[in-house]
Amino acid sequence: MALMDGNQGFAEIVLEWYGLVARDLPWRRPEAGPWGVLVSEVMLQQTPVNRVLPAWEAWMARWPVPAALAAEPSGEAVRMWGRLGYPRRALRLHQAAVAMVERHGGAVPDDLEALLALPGVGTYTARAVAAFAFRQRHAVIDVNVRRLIARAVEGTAEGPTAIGRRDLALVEDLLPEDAETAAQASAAFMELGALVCVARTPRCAGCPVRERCCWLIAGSPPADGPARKPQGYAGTDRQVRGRLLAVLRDADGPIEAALLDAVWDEPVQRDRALRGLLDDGLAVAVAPGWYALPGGVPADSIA
DNA sequence: TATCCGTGGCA
DNA sequence: TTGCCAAGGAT
Repeated sequence: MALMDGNQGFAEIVLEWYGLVARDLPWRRPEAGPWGVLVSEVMLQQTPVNRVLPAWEAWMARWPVPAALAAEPSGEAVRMWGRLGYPRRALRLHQAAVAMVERHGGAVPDDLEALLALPGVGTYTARAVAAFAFRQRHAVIDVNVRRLIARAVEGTAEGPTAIGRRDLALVEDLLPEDAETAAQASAAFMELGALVCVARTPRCAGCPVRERCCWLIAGSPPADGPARKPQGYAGTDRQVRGRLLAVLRDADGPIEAALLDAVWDEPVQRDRALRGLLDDGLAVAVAPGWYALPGGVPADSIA
C-alpha cells in the first residue's frame, strides 16, 4: 500500500547506505542457516556484537545443528556460554534445541507462531529469525530500530519504551513490499541504529536520512520523560550469581560448597543467590554440599 | 507493567 | 572514574 505520509523512500535510502557500509557479520552470510541466525539472535540479546563473534563461532563449530546441542546436557550449553552474560539464555537455547528435535524434526521452524513457542524466543527474536533466516516480510523492532524510528519518524528522543502493535504497524509501513527487500531493509534499519543513530552521541553528520529526520529538524530536543532507572550491579544478587556460576563453569566436575562460599562473604545473600541458580536450573546439587552445572556427573561418581 | 536476569567496553 | 549502554525474555 502506498504511504500517505512523508516516508516514501525511507527504506530505499537506508538500503542504499546499508549496501555501502554493512558489516560482514558471519550470521548474515547465507551459509549460517536458520540455526546460525537463531543462535546469533539469542546471543545478541543485550550483548554487544564484538563479544558475541567468537562465542558464536565456537558454538556453531561444536553444535552445527540443533540436534547436536539437544544431545548434550544443558550444563554444557551453560559452560560454552562463557561470560556472555544472562546465562539463562544458554539454558533456553538448549531447551529450544530439544523442542525443535521433538516438534520440528530438528529444524528451526519458519513461521512466527512456532518460533514464538520456543523457549527464550520473544517478539523480537521470532521476527528476526523469520526475516533474516527465512527472508519473510515482518517488522523487526529492537532497541536500535525503536530509537531510529523515534527520532527520524516521530521526532522524539524518548527513552526505552515497550514495543506495541502500533510500533509494529508503523515499521511495517516503512518496509518495501517485496519480502526479500523487506528483510534487507530490516537489517539495514538495525544497522543504522547500531552504527549511526546510536544512543548517546548520534553521528548525524554521516546519517543518510539526516535531511528528513524529524528529530534533527526539530533541533535534536532532549528526552522529556523521566530518566530510566539505573541498572546497578555491584552488590546485587546478579553479581553474586555471576560469581557463583563462574566457579561452577570453570570447574571440570562437582565442587564443594566451600569453594562457592569463598566468592561472597555475606551468607544470606550468597545462599539466596545459590538457591536462585538452583531454581533456575543453572546449577544442581549432586550430593549434600556438592554442586555442579546441570546434567553432568552423577552423584554416585563423587569420590 | 515493573522487575529481575550478567558482563564488559567506553565516553 | 562511573554511569551508560548493549540485536530481550519471562514473570
